[in-house]
Amino acid sequence: MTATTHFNTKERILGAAEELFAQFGFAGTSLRQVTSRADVNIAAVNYHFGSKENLVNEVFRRRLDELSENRLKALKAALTESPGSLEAILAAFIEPALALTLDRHGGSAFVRVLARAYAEKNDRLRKFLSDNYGHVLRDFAKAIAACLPGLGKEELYWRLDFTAGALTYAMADFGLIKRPAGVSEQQHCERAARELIRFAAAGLRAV
Amino acid sequence: MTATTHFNTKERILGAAEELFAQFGFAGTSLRQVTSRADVNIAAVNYHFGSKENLVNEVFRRRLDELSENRLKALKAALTESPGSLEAILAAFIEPALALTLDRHGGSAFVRVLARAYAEKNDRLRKFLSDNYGHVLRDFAKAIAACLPGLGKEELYWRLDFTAGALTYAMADFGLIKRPAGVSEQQHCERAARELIRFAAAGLRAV
DNA sequence: GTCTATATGGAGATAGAC
DNA sequence: GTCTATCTCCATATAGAC
Repeated sequence: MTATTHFNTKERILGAAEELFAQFGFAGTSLRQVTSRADVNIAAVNYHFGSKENLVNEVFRRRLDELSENRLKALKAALTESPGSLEAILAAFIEPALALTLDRHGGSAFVRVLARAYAEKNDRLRKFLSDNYGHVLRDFAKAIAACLPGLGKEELYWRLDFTAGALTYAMADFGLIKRPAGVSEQQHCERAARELIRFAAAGLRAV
Repeated sequence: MTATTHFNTKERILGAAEELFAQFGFAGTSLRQVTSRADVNIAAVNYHFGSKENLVNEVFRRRLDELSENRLKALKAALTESPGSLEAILAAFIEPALALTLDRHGGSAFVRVLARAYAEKNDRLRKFLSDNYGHVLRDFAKAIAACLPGLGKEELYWRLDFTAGALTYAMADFGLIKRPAGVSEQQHCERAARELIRFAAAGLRAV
């Protein structure tokens, strides 16, 4: 990232789109809202991205390339430093997303965009995400399975799904309504991550 | 419900809207799509519902009035028949939604619409749901809290939130991708409910 | 690369005949 | 209650000057 990245037309469009997608959804956001918030001309979106669908994909790509890499690095570290620890694996998944939320460059909206994507049944978007980032989820699933040798394949499958739901929606709400007065954003998120890890680990281990 | 209910213009609009909202979201569905699928005239929506926003609200009201009543009845039964059982409380919440999914009158789409609502940050919709159905969630929260006397207030709060995320998203996917061949819809849903209850109960009880 | 201007279509909503 | 016809506005996308 160069020092001027956030002043590029392209980056400004991506940032504005991310915030609006988080708030209004993909269909609920018009390119006019995006270009107006980014303070660029309406024609700039089609010049730089070709179509609205491609803009959506690029909003994901900008963050997910890095997030996926960070998650896989953290997973690798967890598997060598804390072998057999379910909590360490869950932390490797959650903490990079947390870092994004606390990032000064507007990453907090992106976590909510991810939650939106989870609710979307749009096949094209799902295929884009699955093709490009599905391997990350598969690596985590394998690592978690290895921690729970007694668990049947079907049960594991269900529980991973529940865990994904809890993680996605909890993370999406990290920066939102629930922070009590006198608690900093950072403290609040760290608390949420800790609680989430305990909850999911217990659920995955349920007898 | 009369025998002709499903052939009324109003009911046909509500049914079509429910299915389309589940698939494309609220903003992603046009009233033209709705009236086309319901096979009624485009002007009928405004005649019967006044506006798109009000149509959305009525789609919720049609199912939530009955679902809420069933959930509260089941909660009352659980508290008297199985006092102190966390699993019974969770079942009282989940099983009426499950019955909707298995219902022959198209209730399965509605569970996905509920999941959409959870992702929406639309304040007007949230206020409508909170004003009309918030008391149901509060009653369940109280009953769950009573089962977990050792748990701090904040921790309880977090865990209820995670539980809601897992429930909502798991239920939304009940009828979708994951059913293996040779397993009936009903068996699949019952299995999901059982697993979900175990997962959530363990997470809520986590040490 | 960025602008103005515009093409083309679809959105929600309503008026008024039947 | 239901229809046709239409209003008004806004959507995505593009053409072509600068």
